[in-house]
Parts: sequence; C-alpha cells; structure tokens
Amino acid sequence: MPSTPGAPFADSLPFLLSQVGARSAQLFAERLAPLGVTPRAYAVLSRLTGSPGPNQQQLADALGIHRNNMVGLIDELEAAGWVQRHRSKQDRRSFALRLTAGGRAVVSRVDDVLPGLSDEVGRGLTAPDRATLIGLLKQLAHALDLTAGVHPSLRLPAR
Amino acid sequence: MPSTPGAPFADSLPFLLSQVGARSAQLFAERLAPLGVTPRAYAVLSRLTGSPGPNQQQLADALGIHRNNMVGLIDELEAAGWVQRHRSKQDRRSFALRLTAGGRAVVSRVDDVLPGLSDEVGRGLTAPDRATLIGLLKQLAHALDLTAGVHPSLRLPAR
DNA sequence: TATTGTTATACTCTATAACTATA
DNA sequence: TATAGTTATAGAGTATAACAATA
Repeated sequence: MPSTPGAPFADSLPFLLSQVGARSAQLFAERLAPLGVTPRAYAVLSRLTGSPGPNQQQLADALGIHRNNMVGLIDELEAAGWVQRHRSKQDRRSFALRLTAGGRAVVSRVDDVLPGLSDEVGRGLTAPDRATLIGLLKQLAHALDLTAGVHPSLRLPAR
Repeated sequence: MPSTPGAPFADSLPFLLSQVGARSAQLFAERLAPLGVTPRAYAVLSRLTGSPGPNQQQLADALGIHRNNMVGLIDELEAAGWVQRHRSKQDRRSFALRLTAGGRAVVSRVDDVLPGLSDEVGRGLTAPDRATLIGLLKQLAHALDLTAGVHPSLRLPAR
C-alpha cells in the first residue's frame, strides 16, 4: 500500500516530519511536566548554564522569544527560585541573569530524564537506524538554516 | 564536534525531530496561507474528499478535534463556499458534510503545492537519503501509534 | 535619540460547561 | 437517557504599543 487513500500528503516528508516531530514535542513536554518545567522554561534555563550571564534582551534574541514575553518568563523562573536578576554595573538598565543552585539542579534533573525520552521516541528503530536518522535530521536542520538547540516554535507558531 | 556546548539535548533524536518537524510545519502553513487555507482547514477538507459524507462528530473524532471547535471550523469552510451541511435523513440531528466543487478545487490546488514543499524541506538530502528518511519516519510513526494523515497537534498542543 | 525592561491592551486558541433538538 | 450540534464563558498564549530609567 503506497499511500493512505485520499491523503496524498500523509506519506510525504514534510508531513511525516511534522507529525512525528509534534508527537515527540508532546512526549518531551509530558516528561518535563512532573518536574514543574515547561519546554519554554527549559530552553531558557539550559541557555543560562554558560558562565557569562546574558541579559533579557540577549537571551530573547538568542531564543527567538520576544523581550516582552521574556519578562513574565523570567518572573516565573525567579519566583521558582531558579534564576536571579542582578543589576549590571556596566549598564544599569539591564539585568545579568544567573542560574541559582536550584536552577542548575532542575536542568540536571531534566537532563537525566532525556535518555529515557530518546529511548521512548526511538523505540521503533534499531540503534544503527537511530544513528542514521539523527545524521539525516542534522543535515536537514543545517539545510533549513536552523540553529542548534533553538526550537523554531519559540520564534513563530506553526498555526 | 559531538554536541553543542551546554546543550546536551540539541543533538538528541527527540529534539531534532521536534525542531525539524516544527520548521516543516511552519513552511507548510506558509505555503497554504496564500491559498487562504490553514493547516487545520486543509486537514478537514482533505478528509472530506471521500464519498460518504461524515457528520461533524465523526469528523471531529477522526481528526482529534473537539466537536465544539469543529462547529466554527465548518462555519468558516461553509462561508468560504468549500463545504455544505446537509441534514441527514436517517438522523435529523446530524449534518452530512460534503465538499463543494470549490472545496475540491482548493484541495487540488494545495496538493499541487505539496511537491514544491517536499523539495524545499528535503533539499539538504539526496533522493536516496530522502527515501531512507521517509522509511525511518514511517517506522517511528507506527511505533508511536500515530494514525496516518492525522496530525497530533490537532488533538493536543505541545506547549 | 536609542535601548532595557516593563506594563497594558487586544486578539487568537482552546477547554469546559450548558443548552436545543432529536433519538 | 443519550447523542449531534451549538453557544457562552473563561483561561492560556501571543502581538502590539506605549511607558520609565538609563545610555
């Protein structure tokens, strides 16, 4: 059976990528939820693991989130005790964002959960096939001008 | 270089699938927009190309859209002249949904655009590699219990 | 005059409940 | 009593504009 009757798109590369990718994103969100973290929040937290604390504008630019929305996001992370705002001494308009010990612990806990997600998502494939798939996806990501570690949905919604 | 510094997830299968899949969904939506069609609307229209006109409840169940939201969706498609509601004579509570000639024309126009999208999304890969990738994605879709032609985001949002 | 962070507003989507007409 | 369709409401998420403090 070559294709679903009346659905020529169902076996196309764009649809399959979008379909499997969306399911993968759902499973990712479900694994994060018990830890009290949203995918957006994890994107921010994992960006702050580097040493030079960026300000909100820089972080927003790097992730493709609008700076207006970054305010509330940092508010939540600060309320959770995972991030701190430190007034920059070079430029007193901006805050240097720094992960707290608790924030680092959350990132670490999420990273511990990710291998289980990889196994769940890739359970239909042999180990060599998984490696092949990852290689092909990296080629696609590069050809589509995607930045490593930056999710396009943070920038633009699909629908 | 094995992985992005400070971003262990960036090269993982779940993230790459979600990242490339989300970009693919954006490109799909951008191709549809000039035709006045949203991905949701196309999902509905392409489901109605079959001969036995389903009612709204059946269509909602098949696509994973809530029947409450199906009302407004069908309203728009009817206002655009692409779908008609016909009172069922067997069960006068329900409507048999039927594509109009205009509706069939829109589906046809979208289907004409899809090959171009496939080329754009897959431009980073050789033809054999594209075929390999499609095969691997189908295996994943099957292992993840995804239904052919049904997009998971219609059922549940990722974020 | 430009930039960082902030707030307010409106608009879109979605989730839930409740209503009507039929069965 | 259950089901198909509908409507209303509230809640999340996002986009836009405007503001205060600082450069």
